[in-house]
Amino acid sequence: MPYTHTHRVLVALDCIIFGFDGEGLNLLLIKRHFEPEYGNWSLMGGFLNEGESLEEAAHRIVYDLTGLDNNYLEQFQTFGAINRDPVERTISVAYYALVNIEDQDVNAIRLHNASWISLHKKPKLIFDHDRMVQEALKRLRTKAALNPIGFELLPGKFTIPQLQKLYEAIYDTKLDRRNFSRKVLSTNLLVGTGEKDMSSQTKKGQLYTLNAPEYVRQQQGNFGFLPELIMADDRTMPLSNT
Amino acid sequence: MPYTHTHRVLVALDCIIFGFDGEGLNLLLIKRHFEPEYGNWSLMGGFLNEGESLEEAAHRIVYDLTGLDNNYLEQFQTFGAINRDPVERTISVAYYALVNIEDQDVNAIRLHNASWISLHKKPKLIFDHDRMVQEALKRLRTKAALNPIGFELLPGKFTIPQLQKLYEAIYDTKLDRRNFSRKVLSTNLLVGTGEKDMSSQTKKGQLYTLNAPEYVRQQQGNFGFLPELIMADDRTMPLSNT
DNA sequence: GCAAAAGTGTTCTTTGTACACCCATGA
DNA sequence: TCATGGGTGTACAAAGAACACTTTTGC
Repeated sequence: MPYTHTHRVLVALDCIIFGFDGEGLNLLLIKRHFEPEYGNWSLMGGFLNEGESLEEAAHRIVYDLTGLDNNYLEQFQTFGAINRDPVERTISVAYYALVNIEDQDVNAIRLHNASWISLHKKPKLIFDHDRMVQEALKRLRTKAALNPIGFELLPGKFTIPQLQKLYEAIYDTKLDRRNFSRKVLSTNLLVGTGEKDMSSQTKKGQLYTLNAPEYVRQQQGNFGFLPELIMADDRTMPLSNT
Repeated sequence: MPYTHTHRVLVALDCIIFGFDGEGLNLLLIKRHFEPEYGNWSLMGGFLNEGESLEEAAHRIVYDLTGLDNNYLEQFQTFGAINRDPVERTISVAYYALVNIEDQDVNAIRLHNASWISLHKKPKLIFDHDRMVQEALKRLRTKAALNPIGFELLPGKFTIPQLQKLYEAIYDTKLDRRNFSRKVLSTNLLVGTGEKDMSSQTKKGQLYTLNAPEYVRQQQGNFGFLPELIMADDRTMPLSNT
C-alpha cells in the first residue's frame, strides 16, 4: 500500500566529469542533439530508472559516456528549484567524476556528441548546469585538499611535476616546486618505479605509481599537499562565465 | 508537454536537528505515533510538496517542529537505495540543522511527540536514519573545522569556555583551555560584552557576542579552532549504536 | 655550452603544543 | 581558606615558506 501523498516527481542525475590533460582541468560536455535546448551545451545526465539506486544510475551515466566504470564518483548536491527544468518539475542529484583522460572510450564520446572542454573556456550550459559545475569545483577543491583523490585524474604512472601541475590546475594557483615535492613524498603515497618520463624534452623526471594500500588507508583520513588554506571556498573560480 | 520518461518517485526530506545543552550534542527525534514503524524513533521528515523547492521544504519541516525559522540549515546528502523505505520507493534529501536550544518552541515539540536526546544515547532509528545521523555528524565535523558555524548552536551571549565545551562535544575530544582561548580570540570573531556569566558557580567568565560582520565575512572562508586534524572523517563516532 | 626543467638542502618564520602561574568566586 | 574554574604568559617543537645550488637532457 503506497503512501497517500501524491506529489511524485522525476529524478534526474547530472554528472560533472573532470579530466586533466597535463595542463588544465577539462569538463566532458555534450552538445545536445535533442529537445529541449537543441544545440546547446549541457552536462551528461539522465533519469533515475525503476529498480536502480542513485549510485547505480550515476555510474550508468558516466559509463555510457566514457566507457569507464571504475572512476571516482561522488554525489555532492541535489538541486530542486521549482523551475530549474522548464519542461517539467524535476529534481537533479548531481555527482562529480574524476576520470583518467587516457582511458576514455573515444567512440562512446563521439557517439554522444561530447567533447572535452577546458574549464577556462566553458560555454554557457543549459538549465542550472553552470551552477552545478561551480559547486562541483568547490567540492573538488575542498575534497582534494583533505584527501588524496587527485591521482584519479592521472595515468597509472606519473611524475611529481605532473602531479603538481594537476594541483595547480585544481586550485588555479602556482606552487613551489621544492616544497611540493617534499610534501608529497613525505606522505608515503608514492612509489618510485625507477623509470623516467621519456616524453619530457629536458631532464626526464622519475615516474611514480600510487602506493595502493597506503592510498586506500589514507582515503578515509585527511592530508594536504597544499600550502596554507587554498581550499577556501570563496576563491574566484577559473570559469569564463557562470 | 512533460517528459516521456515515466518513473516518478516520492521525494522525502529528513532533517537532523542538532542542539547543544551546555554539555553535549543532542538530536531532536520524534517517537512516531503513526504507521509505519509506529512507536519507533525517527528523524523529523516529510514529503516534498508541489510548488515548493527543496530548501523551502526543509525549512518548513524544521519550522514545524521547533518554531524556529532562522536556523543554520545545510543539505548534505541524498539517500536513494531502492528499498530504503519499505512502503514505497522514496528518495530522501537530508539536511542538518543547528538550532539554539533555548529558542525552541516547547509546544511544537511536544505536539510532535519529539524529544532532545543526547547523541551518546541515540536509540535505533527507523529506515536508514541511523546512517543519516552518522553522515550528518561527519559533515558537521568537517564543516565546523573549516567554518565558524559552531556559534549557531549557542545563545547570543556565551563565554569562551562554553564555546570550548561545544567544540569538545562536536569532536568528542578534550582541548587545551589556554590554547583554545588564544586561538578563538585571534580570529577576531568575538566581541567582549563586559558582562559576566552569572550562572557560573565559581569565577564568572566574560560573555562574548559574535562580531557579526566578521562572522559573515568568514563564513565563506576557512578557519580552524582545532589543533591538528581532528576533522579526520574516520574518527569514531560518539554514537551508542549504528 | 646553454636553456629548461628536475632533484636536493638549508634557513627563517610561523604555528602548534605543553606547560606554569595567578585571579575570582562561593561554600 | 580551599576547591573550582577562568584568564594570561612563556618556552620548546613542528610545520610552512623562501630561497640557492646542482643535475640531466636536447639543441
